[in-house]
Amino acid sequence: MIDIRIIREHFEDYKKVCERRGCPVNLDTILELDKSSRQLAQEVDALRAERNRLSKECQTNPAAREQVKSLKVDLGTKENTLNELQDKLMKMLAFLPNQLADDVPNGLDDTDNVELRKVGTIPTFDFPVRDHQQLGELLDIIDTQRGAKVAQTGFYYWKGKGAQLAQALFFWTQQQLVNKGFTLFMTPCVAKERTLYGTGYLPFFADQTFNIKDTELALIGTSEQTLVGYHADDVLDGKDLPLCYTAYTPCFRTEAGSYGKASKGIFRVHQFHKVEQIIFCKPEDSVKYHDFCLENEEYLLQQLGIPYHVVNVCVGDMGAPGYKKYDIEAWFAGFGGYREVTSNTNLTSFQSRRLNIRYKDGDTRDYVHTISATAVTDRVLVAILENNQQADGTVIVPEVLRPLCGFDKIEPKKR
RNA sequence: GGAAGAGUGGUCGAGUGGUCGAAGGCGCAACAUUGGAAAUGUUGUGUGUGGGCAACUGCACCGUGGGUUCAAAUCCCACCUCUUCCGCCA
Repeated sequence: MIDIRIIREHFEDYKKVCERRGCPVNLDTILELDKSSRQLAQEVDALRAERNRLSKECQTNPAAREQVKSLKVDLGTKENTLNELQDKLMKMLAFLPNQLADDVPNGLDDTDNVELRKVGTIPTFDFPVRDHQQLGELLDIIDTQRGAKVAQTGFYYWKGKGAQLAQALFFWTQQQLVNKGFTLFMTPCVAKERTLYGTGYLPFFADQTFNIKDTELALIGTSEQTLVGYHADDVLDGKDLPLCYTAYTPCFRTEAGSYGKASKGIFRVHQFHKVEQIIFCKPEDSVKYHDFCLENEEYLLQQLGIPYHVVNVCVGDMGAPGYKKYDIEAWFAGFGGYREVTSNTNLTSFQSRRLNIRYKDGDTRDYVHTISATAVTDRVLVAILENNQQADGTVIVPEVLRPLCGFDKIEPKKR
């Protein structure tokens, strides 16, 4: 949620932001609506003051009752109109995007993202490389067929050593983050509408949500929803900030309309698994902690030996709630290119306003800023499979995971 | 799932129709006292939103949403949450 004062006081600047984002919103209408609703609010307040005054008078002068009764008719209609105006205004505000950091690149889609740096050595092979789908079958560790049979296309199984490796990866990642000061959570895997709305997934990504029939609940698209929602309506103590939270959960997305080569295998699925980083901090610190989350992402990939590059996400590839976003794209040998494995967004006060998350520090009282960043997902495991493959299909396990999964390679299934 | 009870400010807790945005205690802050501190004393101490340079002041808020009434923390209805007891259960 954008602060209405930004539209009142920095109208032209904000209008440019909407234009850069390609957001078709009518700010003039919003400004007028704001003006008329504030004017009406004053009238309503004045009538209420009169009502309150007359009501007290009733104790000594019963005749005043009739005056209040007639006054209330006018007040009632004005109150209704006011509510309608305010509802309408809130609905329009809910669709407005966040402001933008100065250094967000222009552009339409991910091809316009700006590469900041490349890290790691891209592996070379003297044999034809397999993609993760082929490796998954060869090693008998990924089963998309049965995922589709039991659930639906877009769901899959990790199996055997694949599942063991996945658990090792997710556990290892959680431990690394705990070591860096994060508090680990296990969260609900469903959330109510307010939580999704508050985190900005509604109304912006409504078609991505799995709703649960006959309830007001939906499956979470990310633990960001439950971790940020955790502090809805809280006034945090400034001394406790930043709060660094992490959780490992499944993530459910309908992925409406995403098909094609880029979604081959298990790259784009309805259910994936993610360790998340969430930070609540003071507004003046959000740039710093946005970078902190990026450092963590890079550290994890480096420890796992995965080559990657970091991109500064352009305005067209960033969601409306984002102020600034870094993506890390890892190298996928089977795909033969870089593909997104993490995204790290500074949401400034966009979520905290919607969820009413504030902090208090001395005389300062303000909305916190939130940072939402991936730590690792299944895709990281996919990168490991594709990058660490040998000629016969054997996959070498990254050293840091070996103590946890208990093996150093996964070999093809014996026939 | 069944039964009973409860949700009031940072916290505890009083308050069953008006003088209640709300007693009192604790906590917190400032000042006094002290060499310094404790103890003590005095004063102050909710949030949001609007008006005003300001002093100040209008409105709203006692779990949430409706309703009754000239007037609701207080009465009525629904919902949510918590506690206790019973049942079931990973």
